[in-house]
Amino acid sequence: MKKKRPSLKDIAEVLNVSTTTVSFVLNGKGEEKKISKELIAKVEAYLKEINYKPNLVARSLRTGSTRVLVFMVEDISNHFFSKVGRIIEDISYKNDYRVLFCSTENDLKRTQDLIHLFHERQVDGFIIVPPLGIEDDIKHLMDHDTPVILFDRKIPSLNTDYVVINNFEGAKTSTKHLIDSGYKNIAYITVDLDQGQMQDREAGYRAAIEEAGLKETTLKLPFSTTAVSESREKLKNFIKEHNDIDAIFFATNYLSQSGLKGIHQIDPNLINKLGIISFDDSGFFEMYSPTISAFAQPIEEMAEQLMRIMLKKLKEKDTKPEYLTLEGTLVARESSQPRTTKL
Amino acid sequence: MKKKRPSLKDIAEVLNVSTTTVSFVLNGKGEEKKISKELIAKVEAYLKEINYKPNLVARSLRTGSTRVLVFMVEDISNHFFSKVGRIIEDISYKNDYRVLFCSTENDLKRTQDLIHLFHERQVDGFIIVPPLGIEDDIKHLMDHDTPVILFDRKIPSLNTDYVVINNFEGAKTSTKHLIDSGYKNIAYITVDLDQGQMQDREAGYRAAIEEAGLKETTLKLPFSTTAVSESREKLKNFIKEHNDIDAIFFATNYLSQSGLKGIHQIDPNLINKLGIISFDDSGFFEMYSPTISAFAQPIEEMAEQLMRIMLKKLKEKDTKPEYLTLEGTLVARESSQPRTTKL
DNA sequence: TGCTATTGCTGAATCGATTTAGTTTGAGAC
DNA sequence: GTCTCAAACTAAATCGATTCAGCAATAGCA
Repeated sequence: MKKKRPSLKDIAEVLNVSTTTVSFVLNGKGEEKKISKELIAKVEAYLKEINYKPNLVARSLRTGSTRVLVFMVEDISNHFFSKVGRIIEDISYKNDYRVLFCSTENDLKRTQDLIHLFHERQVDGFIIVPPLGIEDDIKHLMDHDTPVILFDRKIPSLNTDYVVINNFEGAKTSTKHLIDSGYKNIAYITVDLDQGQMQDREAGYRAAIEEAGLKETTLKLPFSTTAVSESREKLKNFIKEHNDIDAIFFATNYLSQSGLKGIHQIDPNLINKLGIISFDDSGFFEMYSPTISAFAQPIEEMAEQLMRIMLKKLKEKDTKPEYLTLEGTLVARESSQPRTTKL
Repeated sequence: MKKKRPSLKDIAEVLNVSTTTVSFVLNGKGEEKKISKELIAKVEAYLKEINYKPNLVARSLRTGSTRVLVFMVEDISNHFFSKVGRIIEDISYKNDYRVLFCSTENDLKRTQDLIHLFHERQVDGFIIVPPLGIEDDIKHLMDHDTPVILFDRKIPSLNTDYVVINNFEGAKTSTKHLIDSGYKNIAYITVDLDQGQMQDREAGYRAAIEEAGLKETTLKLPFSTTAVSESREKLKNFIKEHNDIDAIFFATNYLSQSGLKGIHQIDPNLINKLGIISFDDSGFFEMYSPTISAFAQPIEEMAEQLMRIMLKKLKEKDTKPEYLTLEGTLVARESSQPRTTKL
């Protein structure tokens, strides 16, 4: 029952040629290496006949390349990241690379483990949404000439390529949209993380509020993947205490999702009185009742740029790093309809 | 800038010992292999000093094992699968295995590609939610002595280990729950796939309906990840045509999610008049308004059983296959509240 | 005919680990 | 003094591919 996979050597013996010849044919280098057409045909026929699959571990050891890329994000089940991941996978496939996906959960230790795991297994490139404190590990990769592209967040101290969104403008546009719809008392709910993109979003919210001469109200919830319900209690208390707010801008889509649950728990009808907008779109938002407005990142463009840079870096080492900041778009749905139609 | 990773040979030269010695120490076999305490200490100190990381590709080539498992499901962003995946990852980690996740999207070609990709890279074991038509590829893995466990669905023609839920009882319990809540005209919405677990669920629904002497109404939607909205239109038409139905039992959680959107589109208030229950729970369901009842699979138990069997198979080849059918539990939420309180 | 070039192929080194099958040394038994 | 055995270590084979360097045979040309 147990079958040993045939090796190049086995094949060479059967065909009475050298492993070199088989290897050349296998890799389509037959012509180039001056193997006769007849022999090429014979070897190819046999390879097909036994359905030969090379041992990629051996190949990787020799070539130093695995043709595998890693896409490491905060949470791969998040709508935004999974959509980007899907496009990256498609482009990679066309270029003969495979992609492995994993979630860092924004946890430093876990991310370090994953980076080491894959680096030791010689993957060819990394696209990473970096958690705080990961600088040294990324630097380590770069020192070993492994292509790394940061995504969603940048790390100022590293001169790595990155692709991010204009968080400031996105948050400002979103806030203005609520203001334009007639909302006067807009709360901003964010997460207690010192990350640059979060600070930019907050600054965007502030700028819009100030320009309009309104009052700002901010709630920073502790970041935690475990104590979600605890965090939601805080949010509920906040909403109850600030019963004068008429709209909420959530800084991320997972905050919105948890927030919507909290709002529902306070009062199933409350959602219809509040203006809501979320940074980052989600499949959930167009299913919710009412549908939820969001500021969407340009998913396709981000994925394409990431892969363009990655493929460039894989081809030629020592390229100048590219720093890309893209613009997103507002997706207005029911939850941010003009104040007047809501009352 | 470019640093070459040190190899065992480099280390051996620096320390003036053989690579064998370094390898023994590295793998904690120093004592066993009678290396003196002093030398062990010296080697260990140096390994730590240069923060040596072995080349796992080389190790895998030699040992034939990668200490990597693959968890291949229909859609890893689905609540049910991602929860199970998470527990599997934890257990694997404790046993020094890593886990790679991927989504088959129920697509045969894609699944075959993935199986080959990982098999060529010598992963040690597979946990697979098998799409239709994958028998031969699974058989191929088994023939090469690679542990495979089926999950969520079984394939009758193969004597592989599997862990599934009792779909018949689950569907029957769910339907009965709606009946007990006073619903009289319960529609069953499922997907047009010939898979065993879907047939079992349908049979469970039928059994409950028949026992109660009610009328059955079934809609089979075409399975497709691309034409989701088209499928939803069919669903909407179905609901409009059958305006006498007072409850719906969705056969999977993604059908429910799409279905809820359709229901909302027909009439935002319709959801409050219909009894709803879904097979498979979802994080979405307790956030929706109203919260949605579901028949939940025993996530933790499934994950633990899968890993128990996997670790057993990794240890000793040629074990007798285990066939496990587990029971789930009903999670009653707002959407299936008694008919009377709804009217 | 003699010389070089080209065609067509192969032997063996190599990647970086693990592991088998030894070798050397010294202590203790007799 | 010799023999045995354990302790402490190592040389070399091995996994399965890729690839460098080179060989034999034929062709081409003067």
